[in-house]
Amino acid sequence: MKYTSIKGMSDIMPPASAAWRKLENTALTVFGSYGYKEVRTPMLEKTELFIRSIGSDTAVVEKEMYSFKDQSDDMLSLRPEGTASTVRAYIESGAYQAEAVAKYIYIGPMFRRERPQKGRYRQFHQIGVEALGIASPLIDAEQIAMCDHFFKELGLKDYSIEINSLGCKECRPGYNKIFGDFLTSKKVHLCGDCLRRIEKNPLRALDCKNPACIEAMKDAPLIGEYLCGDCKAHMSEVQKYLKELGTKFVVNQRIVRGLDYYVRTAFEFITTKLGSQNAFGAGGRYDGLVKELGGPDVSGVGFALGVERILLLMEEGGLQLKEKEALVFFALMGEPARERLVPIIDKLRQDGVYVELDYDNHSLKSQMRRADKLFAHTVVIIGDEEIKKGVAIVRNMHTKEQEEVKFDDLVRHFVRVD
RNA sequence: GUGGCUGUAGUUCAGCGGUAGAGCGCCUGACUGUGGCUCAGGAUGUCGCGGGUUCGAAUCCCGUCAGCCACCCCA
Repeated sequence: MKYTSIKGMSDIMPPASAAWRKLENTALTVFGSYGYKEVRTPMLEKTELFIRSIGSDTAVVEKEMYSFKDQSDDMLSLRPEGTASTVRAYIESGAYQAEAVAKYIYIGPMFRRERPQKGRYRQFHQIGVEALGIASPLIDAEQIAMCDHFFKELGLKDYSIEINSLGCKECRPGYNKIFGDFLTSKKVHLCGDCLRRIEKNPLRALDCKNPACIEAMKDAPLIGEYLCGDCKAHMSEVQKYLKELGTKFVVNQRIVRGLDYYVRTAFEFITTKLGSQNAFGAGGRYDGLVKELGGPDVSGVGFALGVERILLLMEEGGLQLKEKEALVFFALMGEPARERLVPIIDKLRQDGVYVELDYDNHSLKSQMRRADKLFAHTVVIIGDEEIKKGVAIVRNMHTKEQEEVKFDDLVRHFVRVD
């Protein structure tokens, strides 16, 4: 094939697209009842925005972004995640002046140049929310519970919720130092990746899969004991609210973040059913990011869900998102029938009835077969005889009952008028 | 970015040196204007692409592209 979609980017064709739409609508509805309003930001931003928010040393910024210089010499990047753009838009619009609290939801494609794999693509899609201007740990807990409700609504079962506190700029540096020293002391036992991590992102060593490293990490100092008073209090409040909300979770002190802006609460929705991609939703608190990007000093909490991963999980669990659309099929035989019925069909469609018809004068048998394949609940049959009599045969596909309906009554037959 | 596996009809796959096959799907038909079942016929492939070895390649070799899996990273 000469023209194909590019590596790691796929087309979403029917009937899959219907499941996507359904999933998006469900998210909009569920999150909408918690007050999240949709924002749509451009997919292209100045590269600088991502460097500033995500962090210059992160893998995403270092080697996964699609960046290029445009004709005016600006460095631009396709967004690798949604928070930076959303926060930028929040600041740029001055929304914080109108209201102290802003809750946003976004849905759309993100781009990361990684090696594609199951549940991991170069263009992938996220549904994310951001709550700006709320300091209380209640919002952290509420978002986790909200997400849990969403997944339950979709019928997902086999997952767990893990939470952790990453500390803040008061206590994290201290812990990093202690942990760094610990790593250095274990150097001889660590794998090559972890040795590199000592420089780049030491905490990553915590969830290394190398057996030797796992062994060496057994008695690693965990952040819990090194949190400052405020972070400790925040963490226990989050847990308290989660219990109030009836959301089951486990504390996993080995949760780490690939993006620099996270502080305190970090949480992940984990499954074992996606191969090595075990998280299908993740988020946390990012107080300080808004200020960092030039806005007011307000807190932020948000998460992002991987649409492809959720869909994969639903497939795995045999869960359906397709809704069968009820349609009326018009089986037309001969040109006179088409001429007479085309205006009526159009009227029905204008009234919102889903109508399909035969365009190419196929045999009645083949038209019936198609009607069946399309799950038509009713077939309207019109040939020369019916044209002569001025009536249509209306066949109920479930009961096989047929009745004659005058052309003039057809629209009324299908359209409910209140 | 690293390593491994794969690439044949719409689809799932068989064939593994002598110029292609099955199931499902699709189309047509079964007293000529009525679906889902059954039966009988039928269409469809530059065997991912490019090069090489060979009298001859879907089958062997190299490259390339794509997919999958793991690492890395992450939603």
